[in-house]
Amino acid sequence: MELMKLNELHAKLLEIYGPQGKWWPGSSEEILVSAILTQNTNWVNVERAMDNIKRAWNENSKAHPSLLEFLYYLDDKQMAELIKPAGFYNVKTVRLRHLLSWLKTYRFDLTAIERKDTKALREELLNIKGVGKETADSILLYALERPVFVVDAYTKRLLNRIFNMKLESYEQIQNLFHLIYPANTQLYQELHGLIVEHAKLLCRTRPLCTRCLINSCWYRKKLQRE
DNA sequence: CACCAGGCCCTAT
DNA sequence: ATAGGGCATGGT
Repeated sequence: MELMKLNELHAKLLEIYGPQGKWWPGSSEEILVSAILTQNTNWVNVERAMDNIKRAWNENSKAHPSLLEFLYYLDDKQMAELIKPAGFYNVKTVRLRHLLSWLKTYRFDLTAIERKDTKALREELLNIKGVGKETADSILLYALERPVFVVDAYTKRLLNRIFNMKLESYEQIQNLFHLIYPANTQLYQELHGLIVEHAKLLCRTRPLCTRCLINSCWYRKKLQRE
């Protein structure tokens, strides 16, 4: 059994699943919100919540030009009601509020945020209660378009199962990808998206996981046949 | 019916 | 340092 090398991962996934385009949907403002809502939550439920939010905003769009500002001035009860389908709505209401309070210090102006360097922004994001490393990096990568690789549970599983790597810390894994792949926002977005899409399709069942990226994998052959 | 999902925080060792 | 529990909805 010939296993691939980590630096071939992007090319292989691209070959199997194709280009991911804009994998994380929505405007930068929407991505900031959905980054909180998606924590340990099925994306379908996140979309329901985002639809609720956008609908509520459209109905009030004259009062609040910015989606973030609109959310900021909702009370907890209204916010919880909108995001309810995404689950954990009580904690997520609090977390969103912390994120929105931080954004308010920039007057909800993302161009003001974009003037700051990536390292400083990551520190600020991590200081927000409810924003951990993955959420912070997702915001940096997809909303602010910084070349920061996002490490999620799928990435760790993939490293463990395909490459037989011991569980390593978040930063170790991130540094590994930063070393192996050039600092390119589009590349990092797509590679992370590909890993998640791959995991959604295949990594649920354990036996497949160790094989699904191998050249002789039955699933790959099946895809190629179609 | 059980288990999972694009995490994080808090607490107890 | 690190393991475990809680948070909650909807899909499979």
